[in-house]
Amino acid sequence: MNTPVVTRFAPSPTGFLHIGGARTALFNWLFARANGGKFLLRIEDTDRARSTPEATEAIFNGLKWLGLDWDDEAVSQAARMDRHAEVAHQMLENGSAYKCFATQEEIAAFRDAAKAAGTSTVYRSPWRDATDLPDAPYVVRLKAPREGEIVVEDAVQGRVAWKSETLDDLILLRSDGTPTYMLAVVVDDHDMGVTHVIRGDDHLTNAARQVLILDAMGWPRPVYAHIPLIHGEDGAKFSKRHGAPGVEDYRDMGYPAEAMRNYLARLSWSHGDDEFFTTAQAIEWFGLDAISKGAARFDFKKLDNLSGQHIRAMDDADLTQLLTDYMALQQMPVPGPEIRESLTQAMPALKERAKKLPDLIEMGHYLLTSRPLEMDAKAASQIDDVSRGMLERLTERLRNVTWTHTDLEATIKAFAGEEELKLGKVMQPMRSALTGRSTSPSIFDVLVHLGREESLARIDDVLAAG
RNA sequence: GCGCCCUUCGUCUAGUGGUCUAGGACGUCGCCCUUUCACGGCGAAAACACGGGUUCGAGUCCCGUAGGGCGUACCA
Repeated sequence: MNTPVVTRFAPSPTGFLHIGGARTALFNWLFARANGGKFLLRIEDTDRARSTPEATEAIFNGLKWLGLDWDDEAVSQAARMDRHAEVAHQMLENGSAYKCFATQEEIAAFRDAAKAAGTSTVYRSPWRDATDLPDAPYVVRLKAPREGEIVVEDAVQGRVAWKSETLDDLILLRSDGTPTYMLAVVVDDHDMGVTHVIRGDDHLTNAARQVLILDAMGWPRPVYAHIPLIHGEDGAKFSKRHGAPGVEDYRDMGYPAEAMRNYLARLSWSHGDDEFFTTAQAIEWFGLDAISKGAARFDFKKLDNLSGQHIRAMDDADLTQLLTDYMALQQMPVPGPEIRESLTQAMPALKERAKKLPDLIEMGHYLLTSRPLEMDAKAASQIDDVSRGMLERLTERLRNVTWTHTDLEATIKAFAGEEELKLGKVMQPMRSALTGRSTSPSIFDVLVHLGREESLARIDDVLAAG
């Protein structure tokens, strides 16, 4: 039996949950669930100036919406500062770290000079092996190896190596005694028992330095998996410019979370030719070995298509629930039980032509409004004296027909034949009268959904207005 | 500047030395279905960044070049 898998997602609470972060969280979650392990959440709030409780809340909400439930309590990194400092002092004692008394000004001056001279900007502290220490503020630095290479075996990137001389002695504790990110991550991951570190490949270089801390403490290394970043549709880094950098934007646009998980999972990960799959399937199939190394671009067209497929695959009652939840979230009037019931009944017709939740609202508009209907401009253009006359003659027939899809269809088609009208000439004015829109599900469906009384009343309204 | 990573159709990707005249999906175009829109069906155009090797044989391995990304903080 192997050690149980423990993964984690460790965002900084400095804003919303970024789409890239969401994908990282998803991969961690998928991997944990696929292996019967734990998925932990740690808020990296040590940058007090930039961290806010609102942002933490936004991250929680984003993850919840996506359905990425985490195990145990979320850990606050800031709350663990003492523990981080403790480890730094252990390292001081075991000789893998040292006190450096160089001031920030000195170091900055060194770097400026090195840059100007075109030489290495890696700072070499003169205090590394000093024995005569002054009584002054100091920083704790890692005593990193200066020869050989540092090798990280990455589950995605493969073997990655750095020459030791290209890395400096990173700072563990600042001169005010607070821990740096580099130290905190390593200590927290170790203490939390994290076995697999799955994160963006912007951290790949950090792995080299973090591994050194691990080695210094004699702690085992986790499996690293540095996954590629997500780019915007133009290939540049995903940002506000691309319209929707946060997961809540996607929620607001009306993409079902299931579709979002499906789409996000397909960015830099694949399972053969499978494009459309459920979350359960993703869990079953997910593995680190199928993650590719190249960055992926975000493509709304494909997301839309996938989203439409998920909507069509969903259970009608569930979909109605999802839709009304969405309407509530968007501060729209929420339909009552009766309308909800008719929405569910009509759902097979509505969802045929929807990609996102708002499409369902637009398609089901005729069920959500009540008489007298307000027509939009396109719908109104279908109504004139000629079409009114036609509608009037048709209505006479409709009063006596059995109110079923087949009979309605037969009657209306026969009527169109007798009047020598193309079917569209009959249907579009009817659509205007019944739905107030120029697009809707099939008119026969609409008629059935609305029922005889309501349908005829809506048409009569239009006739009366003439 | 230095370090590291990446590079198959417009986009997401399959591909782990021969079965690749490179497969799928989205998108695009055409046809069909059709009361609009959509869905669905059929079909088409569309890619191994470039240059050297290694090998009987390279999309697959190696080295360069170009392009892109990330990092290079007493930020995370």
